[in-house]
Formats: sequence, structure tokens, C-alpha cells
Amino acid sequence: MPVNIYDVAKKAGVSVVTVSRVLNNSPKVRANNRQKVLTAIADLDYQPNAVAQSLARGSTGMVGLILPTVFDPFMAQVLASVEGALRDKGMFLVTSFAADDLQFGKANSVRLFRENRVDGILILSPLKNDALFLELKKNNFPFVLLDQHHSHIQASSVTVDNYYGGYQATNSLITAGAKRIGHIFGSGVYESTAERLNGYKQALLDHNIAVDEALLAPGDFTIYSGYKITKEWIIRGILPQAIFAADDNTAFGVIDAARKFRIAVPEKLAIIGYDDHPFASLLHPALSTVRQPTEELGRQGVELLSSLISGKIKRTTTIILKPEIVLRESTLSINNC
Amino acid sequence: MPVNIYDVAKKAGVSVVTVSRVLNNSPKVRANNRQKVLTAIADLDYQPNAVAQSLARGSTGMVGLILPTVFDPFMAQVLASVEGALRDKGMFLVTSFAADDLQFGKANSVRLFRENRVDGILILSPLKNDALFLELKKNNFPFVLLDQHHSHIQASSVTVDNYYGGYQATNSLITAGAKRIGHIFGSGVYESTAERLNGYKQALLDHNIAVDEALLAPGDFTIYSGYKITKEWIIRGILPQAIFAADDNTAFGVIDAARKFRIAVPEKLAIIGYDDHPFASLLHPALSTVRQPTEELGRQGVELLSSLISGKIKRTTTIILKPEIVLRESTLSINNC
DNA sequence: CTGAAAGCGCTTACAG
DNA sequence: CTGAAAGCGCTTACAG
Repeated sequence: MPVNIYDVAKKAGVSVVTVSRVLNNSPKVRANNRQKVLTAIADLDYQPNAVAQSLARGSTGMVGLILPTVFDPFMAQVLASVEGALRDKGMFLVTSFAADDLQFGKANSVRLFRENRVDGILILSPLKNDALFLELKKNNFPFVLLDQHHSHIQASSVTVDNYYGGYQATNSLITAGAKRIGHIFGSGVYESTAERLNGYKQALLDHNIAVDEALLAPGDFTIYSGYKITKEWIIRGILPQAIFAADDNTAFGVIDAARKFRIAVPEKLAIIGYDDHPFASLLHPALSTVRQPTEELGRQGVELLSSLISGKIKRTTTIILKPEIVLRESTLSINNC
Repeated sequence: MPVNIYDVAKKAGVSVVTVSRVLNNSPKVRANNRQKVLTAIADLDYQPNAVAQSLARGSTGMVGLILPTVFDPFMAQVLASVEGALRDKGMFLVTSFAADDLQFGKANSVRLFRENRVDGILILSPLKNDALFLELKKNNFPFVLLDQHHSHIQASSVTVDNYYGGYQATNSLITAGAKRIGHIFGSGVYESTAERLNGYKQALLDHNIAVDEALLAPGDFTIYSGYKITKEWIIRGILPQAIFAADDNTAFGVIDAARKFRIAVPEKLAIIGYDDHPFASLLHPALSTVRQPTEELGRQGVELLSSLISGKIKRTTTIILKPEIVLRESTLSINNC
């Protein structure tokens, strides 16, 4: 039923080879013939079959993105960025939400490359998955890690400097006038958690502020954890003047708790989050935060992967991006008495 | 380099036809031969090439999802649900964020099916795109509309009853004791806006409450629009006792404004939103809302599309799902004086 | 139950 | 500049 390359060739009065050449913009086609082919294509409303092209060429023009979830604004932003970058290249995106089931051999994400459905894979995950990485390496399949670097296994990656982000966030609190600064950090399994924490500590030390273990508490990137810990600090009477929250969700919880106990933000409690959640600038008080370069993360990831696929780059490449501080109402200035 | 079906056949001492049969679980293979093939597959770590299978079979095992954005929790939930449903079927998802550029012939989303990259397409969009629908129809390509129905063009769809949602939301406000109930509706371009509005009006009428045009205001599904309109109502001294917001974003804006003007929620102002945003249950006061059956929307969409692809269903099918009221703090009970 | 042959719709040397 | 032939890696009647 659908028209194929032979129909076009017949209609144009040339061979399929010539049609193929026109399709692929080969320069060595006589102008006259090119025109005949173009006309036939238009008349027949012909569109080449990508599956056949993929088989013949040995590449599909599709890229896989493996990510744990899309309910996190950071993940969603990178996803959108990756899709946009691929679209600009005329490529397609196959998404696989599969943080967990990677261990199974026939996992969706493993099939993705083992069955040659895509030309390369982007892995956006704060968690390491050695089984997947090894499988990729064993098959010599092009892949790039996003927001994660890996020391054990040679792998190209694009990451964001979490130490820098943690340092700058804390620094902005110090600049606002705070001396006692708490930090609610994220889940321990993520590397970013330790890196942001280290940045926090170093910023304090650089300003001769001793690290107070009582003002360090483990959150889990949820509103509730921010709420609970802040409430606890308030009740125990050790609420600091400022809090650096592991992410904006946590920060929203901190604000929620402060409001409940009628503690003025930022006058009595300054807060800075991380990620620049869509709500950060929209709710009151507007939340200061650390914006991650998600657009660039996605774009650079696609560029790097493309180079790996085309073979332009052979060796492992690492790109480190810097996050950006965004100051809003929640860190305006501390009332220091 | 990668091992193919001929390598397996040779190793197993059978023909590729037999290998293919084992791969496709054909019953007519002698147990002995099946075992030899299985062993060879395991030894060689063979995985069939999906591209070649697609070409030979005429189907790819991939489905496309076209959606405008992933930054909306409703969209994100449906996306996740679709991916899960496809995964369960062993199929893959190609995502295309393309609400706008559908008009162009070589748009990413059009190439998706014109180039036979997917077996069917799911369109999740509150906006009509006749050009795309017609193109799909013309090519006789299987597709299902999600959260949208179309009267002009015959198309299968899975939708959610917005009239019912609007009616129930308003009804819950009446039940809570409110008489003067405002409604901040969504963007006019969406059909859901008019449907929810109609549900709102009918609920009022059914309780002998006249519709007050002054308490109807156009929002645009943003926090800001909810904030601005509520503020205006407060300043003009016409703030109603309760507000049905077009979605949770709008509702968050309403709460934000109420807080700013120190109007107690829900005592002085009851609020119900729509969508059950992840934050709805986490911030204080917890927001009452209308939860859409996103999981089922995605699952049913995939099922319907599968039936269309396999040819089990030929004619246009419409499935209408009901949303569910979720009552929380923001509508607890009105202080009616 | 098994396999030789043809076919899916393209692209790519190769020869002219 | 052009096309006949082979090949990409599978599946599917068809004959045995």
C-alpha cells in the first residue's frame, strides 16, 4: 500500500540508486534527474522508510534516555533539553524510566541497545548502576552519563559541580549576614549529597565559622523532611539563622514549618534551596536557590554522545558545568540580633 | 562484529528458520533442536536485531507519544503511565514534545509515523491539531487521542469527564457550607475549561444558587493568575467564601494571596483545585482537589491503541473516565457569617 | 518438524 | 553521472 523507493524510481524513470542519492543529498546526480526524482517524490507523497534505512545504514537515528522518574523538575528539564537537542539534529528520543529493574537482563533499558534500537544511550541518574555500565562497555556501545561521573568504569559524562553549588549557596547566606547556618542534606546514596555538604563546610571554614554538627540533618529531598527537621530545630530551640536546603522541595518544607511557627522569612530565618523549582519564583516569599544548567546539561550530553556515535571522539570525555546562584526574597538580609 | 542469526544457526547445527522459530516461540520445533538453539544463543550471548525484525515483520514494537510539555504534573503522570503500560507489553516509547510545530511537514512528530518509526501514536494534548489528525487519517495510521475528543474527525480517544469534575468540585464547596462561590477558570482555548465551568454552573443551579458573573474570572493555569485574581477580589471587597480554581497551580496562587492578606483558609476562604499536584497534600493547608485518573488514562490509551494496531478493533472507540474528589484541609468547613 | 528461497525497503561499493 | 548486484538481519509462505 505505502509507496516505496521502486515506485518513485519507476515514476521518475531512473533507478532506485539515483533516488537514494537524491534522498541522501549526494552531489553526483544530474540536475535534470534530480528534478525528476523530486517531482516524483512530491507527486507520490513519498517518505523513505526509516526502518529500512536503519538496517541498511546500521544506525537508527534514535537515542535512548534512561532516567528514574520524570516527576522531578530537574529530571524533566533535562529530558526536555535532550529532546530539543535531538530534534534539532533530526533524531528521535526513546525514553525509559528504569532506575530499578536494570539488573534483569531483559530489562527495557538493556533491550534498548542490545536489540540495536538506538545508536547511543544517555543515562540520567544520580545512582550508579554498575551492571548496566558494564553491559554497555562489553557491547562497546556509545553512552554518556548525565549528572554523574564514574571513577571505576571509564565513561564519558557531563556533570554539574555540586561542591561549587554548595559552597556558593552557603556563601550567599553568610553574605546575607548569617552566622549560624544549618544544612539539611539529601539522601546519602547520592554523590551530590556529599559534594554539596563539602561545599557547605568549606564555605563556613573560609569565613571562620565552625561547623556545628547539631545543625546538620539528613533530609531526603522531600517537603516533609524539610518541614520535620525545621520543626524539630524550632522545638529544641536550636533553629539557626539560615538554612541551606538540599533542594527546593526541602526548602519549601522549611518555609512551611517557619510559617506554622510564625517565624519570619527571611528576617528571622533565611533559606536557600537547590534546583530552581518552577514554584521557587512564584510562591511568597520567593525562594533563593541554586539553578542547575539543565539546558546545557542536555545539549552537551547529546553533543558528546553524537561525537561518540560518529567516532569523532574516541576517548572518555568529562565535561563539568557550573550551577548558578539565584537570589530572591528568602535570603534578603538577616536581622542579626 | 555482533553475532547474528546465522552465527547461531551454524553453532546450533540447524537453519536460521529454526532459530527464528525458537526466537518467536513457535511450537513446531523439536525439543532437541530447541535446546541446541537455546544453548547456542546463550553461548553466543545473542540478541536478535530489532531493526531487522521490524523490517521483516512490518512493525516496530514502538509507540509514539506526542505531548506539549512535561513540566505539568498531569502530563508527566500520563507520560509515566504510558511508559509503564508499554513496558509491560515489551514495547518502547518515543516521546515528541511538539504542540506547536506540527504544521510543518517535516516536523518531528509527523516524521515519526510517516517514516514508519512507530506502530501507533498517542496524542496527549488539550489542543486540537487538525493538520496532524488529517495527516494521520490520510495515512490510515493508528492513533488515539488522550484527554481530548474530536467531533469533526473520527478518532478514538480516552478522556476524563471535566463536567463531572467541575460539578463535584463545586458541590464539595457547597457541602462545606459556602453560598458565594467563585470560579477562576482556565485558558479559553481548552475544551476542559468550558466543561469544568459548565459543571460549576450546574452545581450552583442544582442548589438554587444564582451564578454571579462577578465571581467568574479567567485564569491561565498559573500560580500568578490565581494570586492576582484573588488579590483583586479582596481589594474590591467581593471575595467569595469559596473558590473553585481551574487547577492546583491556580489554587496555590489563591492560597498565597489569602495568606498575604491574612485571610484564614479554610475558615474564611475555602479552596479546591484540580489535578492533585504532588504538592497539594504536602503544603499547609493541604489542598482539596480533583484527582484525574492519569494512570488509567495512560493504560487505557495504550490498550486501545494496541487493539487498533493489531486490528482487533476497527471502529472509532471513545472511553470516558471519571475524576475523583480528594478532600483535604482547604475545604474543611466554612465559617458562615 | 525442517529448510531453501524470496522478500521487507533501503544503501553501498563497483563497474561502466 | 548512472545502475546492476549484493547486502543489512530478520520472517514468512511453501514444499518436503
